Amino acid sequence: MNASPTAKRTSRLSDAVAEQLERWITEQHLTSGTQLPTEKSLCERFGVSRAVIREAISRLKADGCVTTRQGSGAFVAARPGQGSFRLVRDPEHSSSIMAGEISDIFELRYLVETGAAERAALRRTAEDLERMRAVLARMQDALVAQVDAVGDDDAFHVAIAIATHNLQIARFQAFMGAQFSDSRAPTWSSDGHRSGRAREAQAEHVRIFEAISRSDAKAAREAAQAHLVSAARRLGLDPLLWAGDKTESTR
Amino acid sequence: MNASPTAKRTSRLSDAVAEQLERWITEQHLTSGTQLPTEKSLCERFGVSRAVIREAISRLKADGCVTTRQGSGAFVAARPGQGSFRLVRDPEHSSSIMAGEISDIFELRYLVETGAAERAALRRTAEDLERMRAVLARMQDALVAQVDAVGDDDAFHVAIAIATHNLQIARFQAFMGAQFSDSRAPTWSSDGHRSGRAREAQAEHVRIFEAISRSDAKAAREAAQAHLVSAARRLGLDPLLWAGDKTESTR
DNA sequence: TTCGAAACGTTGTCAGACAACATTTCGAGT
DNA sequence: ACTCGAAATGTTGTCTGACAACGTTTCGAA
Repeated sequence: MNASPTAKRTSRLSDAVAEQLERWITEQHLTSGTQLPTEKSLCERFGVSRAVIREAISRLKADGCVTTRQGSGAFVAARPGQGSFRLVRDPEHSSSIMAGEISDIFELRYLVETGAAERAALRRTAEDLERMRAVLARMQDALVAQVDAVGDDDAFHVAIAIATHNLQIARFQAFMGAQFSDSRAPTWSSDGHRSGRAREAQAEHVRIFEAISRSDAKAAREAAQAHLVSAARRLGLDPLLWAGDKTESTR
Repeated sequence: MNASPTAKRTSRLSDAVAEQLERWITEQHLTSGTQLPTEKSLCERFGVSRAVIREAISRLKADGCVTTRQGSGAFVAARPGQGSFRLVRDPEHSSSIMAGEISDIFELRYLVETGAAERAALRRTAEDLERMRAVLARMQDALVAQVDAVGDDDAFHVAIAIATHNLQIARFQAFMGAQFSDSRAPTWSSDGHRSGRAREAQAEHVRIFEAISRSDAKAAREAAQAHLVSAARRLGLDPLLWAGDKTESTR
C-alpha cells in the first residue's frame, strides 16, 4: 500500500484512495467494528493531504462501508453492502425492462403512489400546491405545443410525494420515476398527442391535483388509482391483475 | 433557501447540508444534466465552509445523484439514483438521532406492507400458506423458549410479500427487513419476552396469517395495519402521524 | 472571418489551525 | 490506598487561505 505515481489513471485522486482503501478493508477482511487507521496516518501512508483522505472516507461512509465517530475514530460498518435497493434490470438491455418486471414494478408503484396521494392531501402546504401547479402548467403548455413533457410528468409525481413531507417517500418516488421515465415516453410522443393519450393523462393529473388541493384524501387516493390504472393501460399492461384494492376504492 | 435559521442538531454539519441539497435537487429541477450552483455560492447560501460543501457533494456523488467535472462544475446525474435506492445512511446513529427518518421509513413500509398483505390474501397458493405457517411455527417455538427470533420475524414478512407473486415487492420487503432487523430486536429480547411484546407481536402475526388464509383481503390489510401500528408503538414512534388511511381501516 | 492564446471561473488538492468530542492519565481529597 | 474530577492527549469536524488542473469564454491578430 504505497502512493505509487501510477495512481493517476483515475483523474480524481480521492477516488483512487477510496478504491484502495475499500480494497484494503475487504482484503484484510476486517470484522465489523474494528477501527481503521487515523486520518493522519493514512495521509502519510498514501502521501496525500488530509482533504483527500477525508473525501475518500466520506465516499466509503456514503457507501455504508464505514462509520465515523467524532473524537473516537473511523470504524468499518456493521453490515457492509446491504444498504441499497436496486430493481433487477438486465444491464444489456438497460433501457428496456422486461414486461413481467414492468408489471410488477408498476404494482409496487401503485402501492406507494396511491398512499402518497392520500397523505399529500392531508399534509400539503400552500408551497406544495404551488409547486404542483407550476409543473401542471408546464405540462399544459407542452400539451398545447404538442411537445414532450416526460420530465414534467415525472416532476409532478415527485411533487406529490414531496407534499407528503416524508423525505423517504419522496426519494423513493424520484427513484421509481427515473426507472420509468422512458416508459412514459409513448404518452408524450407525437403519436401520443395525436391519439389523445397526453390529454387523457393531463386530465387525470388535474383530477389528482384538485383532490389534493381540496384536502380530500379519499378522492386523492382514488384519482391516483385511476391515473395509474390508465397509465398501465396506455403501456399495454393489464391493470386488473394488480389493482387489488378495488373493494375500497369503489366501496 | 438559507440554512442558518434552523439550528442543526445533527452532529455532522455536512450531513445536514447533504440532506438539504438532495431535497433541493429533487424539489427544484429534476431534469438531468442541469448544473447546480458553484461550491462558493453554496458556501454563502448555507453559511458553511467549502470543505463542508465538498463533503456533502461527495456524498451525493457517491449516491449517484450528481457528477462533477473539474473546471466545469457539478451536474445532476443522468440517472438520478442510478438504479439503486438507499434508506438509512448512518446505521450507527439511525436509531437514536434520526428518529424522524425512521418514522418516515416506517410510513413507507406501511404503504407497501399493507398493500402486500391485501394482495397476498388474493393470490396466495397452498405453498405460500405452508411457508408462512412454517415460519410462524418457528416463531411460536421461540416464544415458548423465550429466545430470539428476529430472523424469523423478518422471514414472515418476506413470506407475505412472496405470496403476492410480485418479485419486486418481495425484494423490496427483503431489503426493508434487512434495514429494520435491529429495530425489531427489542421485541424479541429477554425484556421483550418478559413484557409481553413478543407474544403481542406473534398474536398480530397470526391474525394476518389467518386473514390471508381465508383469502379475506380486507381483513388482511387491516391486520397488517394493526401490526405495523403496534410495531411502531413498540419502537416508541407515533403512528398517528402516518397511519393516514385510518378512515378506511376503522371505517 | 477564423483561429489561437490569454483571461477567467470552477473543481481538485494542499497546508495549517482551531473547535468539538472521546479517551486516558494523573493528582487532589477523603 | 482508593475514588473522583480535572487536565492532558488524541481523533474527527470545520474553517481559512492558497495554489494547481482543467473548461469555457473572450478578444486580438493574422
